[in-house]
Amino acid sequence: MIPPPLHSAPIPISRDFYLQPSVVVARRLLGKTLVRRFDDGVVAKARIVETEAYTQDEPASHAFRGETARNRTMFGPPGHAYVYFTYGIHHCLNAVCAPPGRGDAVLIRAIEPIENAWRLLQAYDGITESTMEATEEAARRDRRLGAGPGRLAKALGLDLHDNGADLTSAASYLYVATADDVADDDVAITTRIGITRAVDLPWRFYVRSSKFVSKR
DNA sequence: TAGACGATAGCCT
DNA sequence: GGCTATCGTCTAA
Repeated sequence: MIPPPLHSAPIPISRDFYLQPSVVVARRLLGKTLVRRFDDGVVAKARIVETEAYTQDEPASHAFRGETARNRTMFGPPGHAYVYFTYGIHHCLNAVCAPPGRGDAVLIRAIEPIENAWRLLQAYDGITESTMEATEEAARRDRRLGAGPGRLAKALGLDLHDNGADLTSAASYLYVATADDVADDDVAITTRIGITRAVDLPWRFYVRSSKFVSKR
């Protein structure tokens, strides 16, 4: 019997996970760890605390009108990042679900920093020079780094260049790793936010106990 | 090729 | 609570 290492590396979630219906993936992504390795080699980790499911069958989804140049990633293989640009300002991160040919995805709406939050703060503020970890504790409490889809994309330093990134490989600069599941009694289910169509579907999930949820 | 608008967030009242 | 910046994408012409 080999004891587990004290500081085990994050284990990526397999591509099969993303073959489940996006509503299931949205619920099960809560609590999982988002791992981001920046160009300077710093690896930041954050806990996923809010998600929304989208499918090609309902009009709120980008995929509803079929495949286009913009949403092509949604129709590709599961377990990849679909990053899009909206309102002329914000980028949003999704995890692609379902087999190629189907346009289903999960929007990641909020994360809470776990490790190297100071580096997320640097990315958010667009600071390039090195800053020490002295700001770690403050950064870990900064809701700008994760409370909202536009904010988390900015903190992770993501833009359209990151569309298509593989979320299932430890070699990737952005991936989702295993972590403890969130108990059902700590999960809230509501309708989705910021959409004008299919507004009644209860496809938003968030961790009740998290302070980083974008909206109660 | 013009025009409308969006899976938002920050600032203002 | 309201207003709006700002631009990629889609649609219709």
